[in-house]
Amino acid sequence: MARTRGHWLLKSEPTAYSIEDLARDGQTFWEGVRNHQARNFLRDAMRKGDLVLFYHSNAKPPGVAGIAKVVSDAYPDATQFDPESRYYDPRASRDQPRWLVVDVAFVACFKHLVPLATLKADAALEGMLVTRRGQRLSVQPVEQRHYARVLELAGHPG
DNA sequence: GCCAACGTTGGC
DNA sequence: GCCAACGTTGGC
Repeated sequence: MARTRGHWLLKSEPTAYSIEDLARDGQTFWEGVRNHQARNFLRDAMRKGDLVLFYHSNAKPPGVAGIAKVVSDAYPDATQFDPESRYYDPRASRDQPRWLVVDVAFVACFKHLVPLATLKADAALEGMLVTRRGQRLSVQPVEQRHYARVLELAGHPG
């Protein structure tokens, strides 16, 4: 049986990189993940073709801004080797990289952002990780039914 | 600006 | 291995 397409939520501060930036670029490296749990999701569970809710964190208001798609498997994050990068990790080496990226492509920008407050208030989204207090993980798995519901709330077709 | 919730670091 | 101190994330 073929693997079911996965669904994810990726957080980005829009002042650093927004859905509009992704729309302009078409595709980007999802660099700078420096949390082991998030890294393990990239490595072990994320697959080419998976769909992504693009979440604007530290925004006013925070919320889901659009949709992206995973277009590569995980591979070493080049910024870990670059002393000039804010993501530099002196413990990483080319032989033994510690951090990974995936390539992510633009799919759609919601007409209106779906605010976190709306997600929290929606009974159908109960249990969705991002609605949980203190949930800081920047790469989160999303249940298919939650993904579909967020698109519904965004008034986004199919 | 405040602070909860973690994750990391480093002394022991 | 324990744990206190510290730093970061990120909502409010």
